[in-house]
Amino acid sequence: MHSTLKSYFHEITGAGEEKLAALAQYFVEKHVKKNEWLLREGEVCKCNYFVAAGCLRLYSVNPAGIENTRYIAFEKKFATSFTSLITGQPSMEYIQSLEDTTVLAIARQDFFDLVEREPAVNKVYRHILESAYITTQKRIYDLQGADSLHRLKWLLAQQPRVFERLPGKIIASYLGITPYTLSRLKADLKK
Amino acid sequence: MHSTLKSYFHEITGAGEEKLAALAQYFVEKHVKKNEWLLREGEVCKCNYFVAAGCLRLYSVNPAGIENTRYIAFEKKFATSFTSLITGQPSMEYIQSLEDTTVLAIARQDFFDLVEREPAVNKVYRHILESAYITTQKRIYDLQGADSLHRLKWLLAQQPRVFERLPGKIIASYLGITPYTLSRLKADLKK
DNA sequence: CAAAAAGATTGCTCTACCGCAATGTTTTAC
DNA sequence: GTAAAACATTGCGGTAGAGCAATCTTTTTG
Repeated sequence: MHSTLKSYFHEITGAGEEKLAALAQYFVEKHVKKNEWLLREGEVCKCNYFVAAGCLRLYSVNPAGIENTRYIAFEKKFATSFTSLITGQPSMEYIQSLEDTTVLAIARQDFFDLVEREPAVNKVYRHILESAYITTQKRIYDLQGADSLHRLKWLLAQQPRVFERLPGKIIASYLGITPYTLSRLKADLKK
Repeated sequence: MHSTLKSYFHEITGAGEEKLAALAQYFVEKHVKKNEWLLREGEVCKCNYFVAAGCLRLYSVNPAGIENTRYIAFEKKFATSFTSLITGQPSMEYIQSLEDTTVLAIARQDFFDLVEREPAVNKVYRHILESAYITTQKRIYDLQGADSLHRLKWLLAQQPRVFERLPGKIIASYLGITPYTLSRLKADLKK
């Protein structure tokens, strides 16, 4: 198992070297170039992906053809379409790399078997779901209640890496605005 | 334990009568009148609430004084500010009854102890978090990508109960629009 | 390194939704 | 059962952000 994943598991579960080694066999290292897809809309999600290096995003395309980005995962985060992974239904979202990326993939069935059988994996899954809950609670109130300038300032404060590493087009699709509006807001901020 | 909660646990975990009885002791029945609060902004959330009868909502008030409703829970749903319950930090949201409501409350510490100790409760918690994940994924794409008429039609299709039981003011605050706009959209739908 | 492609900026116009105000309707409370 | 309060509707005007087009800048690719 990649050392990044080991330290992630260790931090959350306190699991020892032996247990970590036993879990290692379930993960397969995979390399994806920038702008490639790990999952497309309509496909059933087959794996849970841990980002060892690089960056993934989850997004969907609405009927008008507009991309909406729901989640951006940098190093040391799991990223997958859990909705498809849990239900076994085709995904309504894409998983795309935004940089050359190394992921550690675990198959759907292996993952859920381990959630049942291995307390450490159960705990990691709980941690993922709890973190997702906390993040999305804030995100819903943000999308519902704040204007685009507030959302931009909040993202700048919370996730400055996003602005250093990703193009405005992606940031705009995360904030739920057009690249035009993002450009205008950035100009306003400089004044 | 209230029979509604028993059947909920049984459906998700398959637990037998004996186990259900053992878990029962941790839940306390509580009655709240319409428009009362179980939790206010700034308070630390102390319980997880199962709605046995009636209806709760989770909402926050933004700096402009506008209420935004994030979640509406009818019968047979757990509802709490998990963000506060998990982190132990003060809640940024309110829990309010929208009808005369009966809840079964379990204390924070009891709940998390049982999550660790009792596989049935672990499974129920996982189910709650997974359901929340699936619901909020759709909700984020909805708020980000769809206009208010689409959101209204979607809610009408998915949750018709909402329109039968709740005032337009609450529905508007759930959809992220003003009551004025909701009223106009309803008039448009009739044409 | 040069050509091409992709991304960023900005003026202009347009639209969806907001927000007040005035009026009508339903619900609540004594 | 009736008064008061809360809720709903609709006209009117205002605003945030969308979307097109033209231009400029950065990145990619051979």
